[in-house]
Amino acid sequence: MKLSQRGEYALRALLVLGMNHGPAVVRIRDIAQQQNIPRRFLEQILNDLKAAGFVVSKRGVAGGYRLQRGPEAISLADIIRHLEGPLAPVGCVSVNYYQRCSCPDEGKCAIRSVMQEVRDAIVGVLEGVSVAHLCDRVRDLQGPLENPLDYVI
Amino acid sequence: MKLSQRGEYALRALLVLGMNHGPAVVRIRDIAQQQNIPRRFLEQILNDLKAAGFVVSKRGVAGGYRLQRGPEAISLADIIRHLEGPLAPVGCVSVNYYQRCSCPDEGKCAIRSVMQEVRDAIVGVLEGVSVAHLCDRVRDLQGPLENPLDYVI
DNA sequence: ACTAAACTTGACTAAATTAGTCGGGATTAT
DNA sequence: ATAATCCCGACTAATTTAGTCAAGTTTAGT
Repeated sequence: MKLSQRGEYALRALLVLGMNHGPAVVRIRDIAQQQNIPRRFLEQILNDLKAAGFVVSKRGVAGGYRLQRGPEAISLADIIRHLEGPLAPVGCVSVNYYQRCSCPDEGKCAIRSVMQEVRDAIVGVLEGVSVAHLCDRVRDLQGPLENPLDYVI
Repeated sequence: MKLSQRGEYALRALLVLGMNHGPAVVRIRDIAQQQNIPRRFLEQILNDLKAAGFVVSKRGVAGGYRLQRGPEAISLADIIRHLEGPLAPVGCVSVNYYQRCSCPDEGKCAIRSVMQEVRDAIVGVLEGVSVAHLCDRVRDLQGPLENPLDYVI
């Protein structure tokens, strides 16, 4: 699993939405500025996240985005799977995107058995972390702040 | 970490060489046939592995390749790092190929701290498995054979 | 010495992916 | 109305991936 720029931007954007979770929406422009993401590119990404059901949008003047589900209900595994495809390093050990490989006998493939372990290790971490957990980490890493709006991701 | 076709072929080739480790060399053609790898492509890959010091070659009629170091001295982490670059999912948590990312403050980045854990999980598996271990797994997975030359990877 | 079987080297290509950009349309608060 | 905002599809340039190919060099065997 390698995270593309696009994928990293998406995680950062979702984290911003997680930190500002509530009835109000956040503008693309604000997310882009705060996180140093090209605005047009972020539009594209958020659109994708919307189609996938991670966020909902509000159009018009006071428009913007917010999380569809609560931040505790979105795992990093879900997000990355949608953005980057399989978490597994090779298709033949992927549960959600399985693809047969060219080795003579998959059941007896030693490489596959190692990759299986790698996959499990990756999934183990990523399934266990939700956007809410990420928000907690942000707060832990930041420590006490004078101005609670002045946070960094 | 995503394994490319090239990377997978390289692992399979090294595993063949591991299974046949000894003073004799193995021909490209034999590896290609046994593992179902395009011969010309495999030439290129083995050449790369030779330049990187994983294998040595013998030219001429009875030529071929063998491992340079013993199979227990080559970890999958070494191989994959050489072929695919960083094992880490993002450059900013890579030990061997560190690259700064665009987030405002790396030290306080929650995403980074998760990716750190993912990296450690991947490296933990891959550093612990050598080509010799792979060979052991092949033997375990195969079980007892009538013909000890008739193995599959 | 010749020859055929091997590795060697460097260039070449076609397809896919990545990281964006761009223009203009649709919606809505004021 | 109008200005702010999201929406949508097309476009591009650079990079990576998966190979292919031709012409060399080396060496065992006769």
